[in-house]
This record gives sequence, C-alpha cells and structure tokens, in this order.
Amino acid sequence: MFTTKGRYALRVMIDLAQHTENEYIPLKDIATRQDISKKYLEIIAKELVKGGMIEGASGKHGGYKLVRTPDEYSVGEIIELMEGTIAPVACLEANAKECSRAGKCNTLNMWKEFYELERDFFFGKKLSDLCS
Amino acid sequence: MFTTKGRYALRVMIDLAQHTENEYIPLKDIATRQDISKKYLEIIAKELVKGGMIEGASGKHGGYKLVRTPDEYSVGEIIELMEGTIAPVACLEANAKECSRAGKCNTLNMWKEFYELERDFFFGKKLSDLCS
DNA sequence: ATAAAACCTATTGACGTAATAGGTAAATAG
DNA sequence: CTATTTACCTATTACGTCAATAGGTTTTAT
Repeated sequence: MFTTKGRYALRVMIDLAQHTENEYIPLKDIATRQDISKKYLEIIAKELVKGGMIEGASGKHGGYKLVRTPDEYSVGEIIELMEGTIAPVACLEANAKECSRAGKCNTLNMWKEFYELERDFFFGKKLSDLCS
Repeated sequence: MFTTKGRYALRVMIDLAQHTENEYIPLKDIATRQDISKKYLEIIAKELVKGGMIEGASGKHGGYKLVRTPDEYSVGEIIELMEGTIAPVACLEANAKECSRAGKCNTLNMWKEFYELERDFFFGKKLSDLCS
C-alpha cells in the first residue's frame, strides 16, 4: 500500500499544475481544495522542496510552485521521493545488502520482474497525464 | 512492500511443491531448509490451511501437503490470502466505501490501471512457474 | 506595523508487523 | 500403553512506522 504521504504529494503536485494563475500557491488554498490538513501538507511540501520538486516563497503572496513543466515530472519520481522506495521486497532496495539466499531463491526473479513492471508504469506516467 | 508473511508463505508453498517424496512434510523440515523460525511458520501454515491452500495432518509422519497440483495455484491468490489485499490504495480494496472525491479524483484512474497490471501479473503467474 | 505565508522542531496516538512463548490434542511406532 | 512426533491453539510483546497535531520563528509584501 502506498502511504498517504505519497498519494497526497501527488495531489499537491497536480493541484500546483492546475493552478498557475498566481506565481505561488499557498498551502491554505491547496488544503481547502484537496481537503487535507494544512499542517500535514507542510510536512509534505517540505519534502517536495528538499527533493527539488517544488520551490517555496515565504511572506505575503508566498506559497509553492513547480520548478518544471508538468510533462517533465514522472509520477514515479514523485512517489519514490515520498515513499523512499517502491521496491516490492527489501532485497531489491537500492542499497540492500546481497541476500545470502539470492543464488537459490525461487522468488527473487519474480520480484525483479514485478519491480521492473512497476517502474515502467510509474516512471512512464507523467504528471501532465493526471491533469486532464 | 509485501510482508514477510506473504513472502514466506510463497516459499512454503514452493517448498511443498518441491518435496513430495513423503505425503506430509513437517514444518521442522521447511523451517530448516528455508531458514525461517518454525514457530512463525506455524502461523503462516495455519492461515494457508484456513484459506484452503494446504492440508495438515497431526502426529508422527504428519505435516502439510498441497491440495492441488502446483500449476493450479496462482501466485496472486497465495499472496492475496496472506496480505488481505494487494490493492495499491485503500480506495480500491474489495469492500471499501466509495470515496467522496472519487468523481473528481485525478489519480483514481491511475491506481486502477496499476491495480489491474498488478493482478494480471500475479494471478497469471503460477506456483509451478517458481519451482524450476 | 501588520498580516500572510513558509519554515522549523518536537511530540504523540494508533496500528501493524514479526515474531516469541507455552501450552493441548492427535496420531503413530515400539 | 507409553513415548515421541507432529499439528493446533491462545496470548503476548517489542518495535517501528504512519498520520497527524502542536506551537512556535522567520520572511516578505503591503
């Protein structure tokens, strides 16, 4: 199961892509539109900034905005940033130590296949595909 | 991330498929071969029995055995039994109450697409495919 | 100066996971 | 008929993560 953080982050990104009338969009507006607590969105926005996905501006008329056009974001990179990994099993995580059973593991290959399928799906999908 | 319960269950099923010399295979043997605590395997075996996947026999020469041939089990049904659901988001769970945002949700369709991909993959794959 | 916004640190309740523990019941071999 | 081997049963627990809340400080435009 994907966490709310990942799912909400995606909705924040979509919301930012759909509301470009003002340079910066305040969290208050997103919170209202998306019906998500503003406080929780602060945590999510912070991580999106840290990950280079969005840019924030303090003060009056501040808020957040995308740093690229929606077609230049893949859904996969947004989710992966929030979830840490989208690997189906720990053995396949980026810096996982080689499992001692890997050589004779009957399931490893299947997990790899699935992981590839998953990555193809989410990295092939663009933020712009979700904004119609 | 799939839980150890789901992953271990799969390995138990594979182990049972690969060891048919005796009618029933005791958990002790599986625990040794798979390097999983026998106690934990008891919990897993219990759920597999309850789900109609395997059959147990008490007493000397007891143990567990498959109730079908390996090609008659899909990987999906085994995982789903142990995990409860393999839906990527709560909205898509079997008895989920309709989300109030469903009509205007920009992401729901993507989750549905992914869920279908996932189910096609895991229900298309058979236990026998993992036993080579 | 004031208001609106991001930005920052900390904390918390609830829940699920991954086991462990200690027994009882059933079946077989000797 | 006794010992042994196995499944079967009920509880409990440590731990981590998730999802969120709380209460402040700093920045910036008007």
